[in-house]
Amino acid sequence: MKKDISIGALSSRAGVKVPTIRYYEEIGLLPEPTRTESNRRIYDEQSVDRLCFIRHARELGFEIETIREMLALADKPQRSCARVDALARGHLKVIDSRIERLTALKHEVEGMIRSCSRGRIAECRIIEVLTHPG
Amino acid sequence: MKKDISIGALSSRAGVKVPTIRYYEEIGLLPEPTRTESNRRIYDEQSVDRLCFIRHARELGFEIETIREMLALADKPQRSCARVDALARGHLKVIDSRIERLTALKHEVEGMIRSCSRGRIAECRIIEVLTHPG
DNA sequence: CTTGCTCCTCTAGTCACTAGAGAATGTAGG
DNA sequence: CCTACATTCTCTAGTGACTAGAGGAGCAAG
Repeated sequence: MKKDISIGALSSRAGVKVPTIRYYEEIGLLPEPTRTESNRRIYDEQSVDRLCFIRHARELGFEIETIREMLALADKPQRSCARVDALARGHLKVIDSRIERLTALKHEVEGMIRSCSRGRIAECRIIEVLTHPG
Repeated sequence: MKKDISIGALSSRAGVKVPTIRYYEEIGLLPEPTRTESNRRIYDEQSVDRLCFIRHARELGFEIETIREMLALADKPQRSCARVDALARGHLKVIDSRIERLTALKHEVEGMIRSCSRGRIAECRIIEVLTHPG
């Protein structure tokens, strides 16, 4: 017998707020769970996994529609790996470019702090750095 | 004599859509530009730079309020060095944590791609990797 | 002059949540 | 068993940062 999980328990175990879970259900990202006699949602271990997956994918910056696609592919994984691979590769490019530009900005702010500690801000180049990066 | 730039030209040069430019003006991120006799907005080269900066900062995930502060910080570099230093250090922390998180995410995605070497469908572990990463 | 592009303002819609009201149901202490 | 409080329910509305569309006016080219 598998134990029932309330929406609150699911929330804390997956690290996703209760209203967000209901929102995911509303948009069809999570299936409608069975309910108790008194109309409360009951989940199982699989729901925790699915929701954890969604949370991590969101943290990675994947959009809901992409996650929806990945979940669909995961449900029948024949021939789906290449597609997921492509999705991930596309996102990796975005992440790399962000890291690059952030690092440039970091150096510039560090430079500002250094000149500030010497009692003068000769020239603020923050805007320049971000205006025409790379 | 500096040449006038229409909102459409500014849009394509900065890579920011026309309604977004008007939105930025509305929330005070861009100053209200002068207008032609027929009420059309006219910008200059400096507007292009400022807007480019905003676009890149947004792409890096900075919130509008943070960008507003950074612009202010860049505008008055001469006085109150201590305050500028504090602001800069604060921003540096944010930038550092952002780089850190992005780098972690990058490794996760790279791990996903490695686990998902094409042609070996049985070995696709992307969903698993994202469900319980680390 | 007329066709079509750009611009104006305004309202409303989008995404991915987030917050709050008000009611019912579940749980723990006394 | 009663009471107090927590959790859940549905519903509506708000957020940030845009985005799209209506309806109208100006401008430039053929």
